[in-house]
Amino acid sequence: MSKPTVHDIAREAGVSLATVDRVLNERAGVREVTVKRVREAVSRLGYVRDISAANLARQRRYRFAFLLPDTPSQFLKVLQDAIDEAALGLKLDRCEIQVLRVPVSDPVALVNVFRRLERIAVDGVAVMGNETPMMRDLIARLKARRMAVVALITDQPNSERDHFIGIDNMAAGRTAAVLMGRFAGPRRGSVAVVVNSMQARDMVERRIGFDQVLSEQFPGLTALPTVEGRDDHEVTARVIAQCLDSHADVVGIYCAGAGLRGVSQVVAERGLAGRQVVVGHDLTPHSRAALEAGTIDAIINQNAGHLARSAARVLKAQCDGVGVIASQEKIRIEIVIKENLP
Amino acid sequence: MSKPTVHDIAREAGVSLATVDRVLNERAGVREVTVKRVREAVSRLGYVRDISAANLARQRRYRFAFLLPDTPSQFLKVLQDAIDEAALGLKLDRCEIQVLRVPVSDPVALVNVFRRLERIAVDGVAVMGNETPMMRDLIARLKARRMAVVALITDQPNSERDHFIGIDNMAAGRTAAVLMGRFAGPRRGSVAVVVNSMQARDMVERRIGFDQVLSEQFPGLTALPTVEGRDDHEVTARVIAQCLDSHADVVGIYCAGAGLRGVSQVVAERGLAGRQVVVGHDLTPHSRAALEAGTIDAIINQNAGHLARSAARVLKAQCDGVGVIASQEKIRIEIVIKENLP
DNA sequence: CTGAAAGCGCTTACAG
DNA sequence: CTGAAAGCGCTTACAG
Repeated sequence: MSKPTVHDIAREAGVSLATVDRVLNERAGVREVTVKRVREAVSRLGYVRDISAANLARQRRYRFAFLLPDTPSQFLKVLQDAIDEAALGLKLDRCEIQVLRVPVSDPVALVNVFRRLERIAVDGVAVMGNETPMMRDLIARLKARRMAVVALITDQPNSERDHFIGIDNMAAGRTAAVLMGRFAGPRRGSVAVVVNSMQARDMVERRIGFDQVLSEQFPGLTALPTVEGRDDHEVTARVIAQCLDSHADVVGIYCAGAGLRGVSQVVAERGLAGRQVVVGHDLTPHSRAALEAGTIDAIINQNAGHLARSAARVLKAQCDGVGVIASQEKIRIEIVIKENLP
Repeated sequence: MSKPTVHDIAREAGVSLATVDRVLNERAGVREVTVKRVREAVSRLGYVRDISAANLARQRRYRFAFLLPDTPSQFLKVLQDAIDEAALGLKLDRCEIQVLRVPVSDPVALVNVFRRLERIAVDGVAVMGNETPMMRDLIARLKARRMAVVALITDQPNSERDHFIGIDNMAAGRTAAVLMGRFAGPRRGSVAVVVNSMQARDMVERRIGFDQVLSEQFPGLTALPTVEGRDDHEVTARVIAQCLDSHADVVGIYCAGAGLRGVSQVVAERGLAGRQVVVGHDLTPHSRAALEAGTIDAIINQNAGHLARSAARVLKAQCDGVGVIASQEKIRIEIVIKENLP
């Protein structure tokens, strides 16, 4: 016999469809004995519920919001595009996704966003932003309203978020260091390290991983004190230029945050392509061009399309109360060089 | 007004549901004028059909078969597991997937497989195997029966397959060469190259890409003539050992096919870890362990889970006559080192 | 606490 | 060539 349906369960348990439905959806107001009879019928027949039929019947729509920082960055643009593209495909699965660019470090703005999400009755939220008390508070409010919440790219480990969608940044830093060390070959000297801000947990983690591997495996290389590019390619260009001016023995640059464009600009201007090893993060139109031009040697990337789809899938699974395929939701630390550019 | 349904179209066009359905599904037997009226209503209201409701109504099930070679290889095991895992998740989407391990180079076996696929009324087939006349013939038969067909991992470019799910092997070879050259640092010498068989197109392509980059970018390194490991780690170990014995200046080994386990075994036995640069393909339990042990330096991988899910999604899209998200179906050339192991 | 009936958006025989 | 009615597998008011 083929897949059992609610009708089969009803017959087998000697109850009506409505009662089967109540038990399946764990609604109150059913006698213990009845619940048990239905449960037994379910397991005896090996019933599994057809979620798309259920969604059709209840006209279920999933409304998700993605909260991204309103800072200008090419990667955020890439990510936003990826979310929009994923949203198109997910429409068929009754998911409506909207992206909100918000000033994530402004408490007032965050409260307004929360009000808005509440008003439009969102089912799930993916939040990206630094770990701050405001953010933790926002997540707590969302969870209090029973929304599904995932942290995107930057984890919010001490919050009530249901999942984290992103990479292990320590491992990413370690990976960057191996590429730096091996690509540098026999050269000895120092390595410049630029991040957005040492306030951000991911930057700190990348730096720690990077330092670990450099000191363990490449004793000929010394990482210089971190300089901060403040998410801005002009600032990044300036601090990196200063760094190169004050250290004659720099053989490589690790750009752990945004602003990679500033780095490649300095490298190009000074004719350092192929002489400095440059390792950065995040594939964007700029970093792709820089890889092709040879001003950057390798990019550590997290696939924007994968991030977007994974966040949506996990939010949906959370809403449905079902599990996910762990391996599919694991965001990979991609290594991209000119030759394997997608 | 919210999403229009078939009812809205029927009312707007002044016809019945059945007629709307006929037009939407392009069935014959509707007057040209009627077709036009319905089409106009569709575009006027911006109707898009709810595929899951349609599938529910027609009790549509998708039956897919994956044909994998019956040769023993760890990567095939990994792939088979990935397919089984994907199948579990796709059950919810009414997809039933079965994997058939077949002697793909045996014409008689292939004909039998075809008969079987025909008998169980499969909707789509993913085939993996060398490009042979038999294979091309099999694909032609499948297409003649209106099945969707994708080539998996190894393309069948001169066949009628609908899509190719796999990587650009030339680019993969180029990527391997960059890793080889950069990891070798200042060392000069020769590089051993082992493949399954030079009859296989992917092996030839990888070798070409590898040679291109080596001669363009790393003049200090010379690739030795290809040796064949015949998909067997013992044979691979033997031919690599011979290669090392007869060439004193080998600084690296590129294993473009299966049998990487044989390479890492020789490297381990001879205490060459860290002295020879070893680059191979495909992440398996063995190659993972070898990366961790340091007997292999880098793996070029194609994600098995991604291959499996992508093949299924593309087959389904083909059956439904809809498009796919190109970026999601592009199989990436992954670079895996110890530090970014998933 | 439980059930009969209608409905979600689409498709399918069957009749005409 | 076209339509009325029943049905896919589930859920939801409404009655009792």
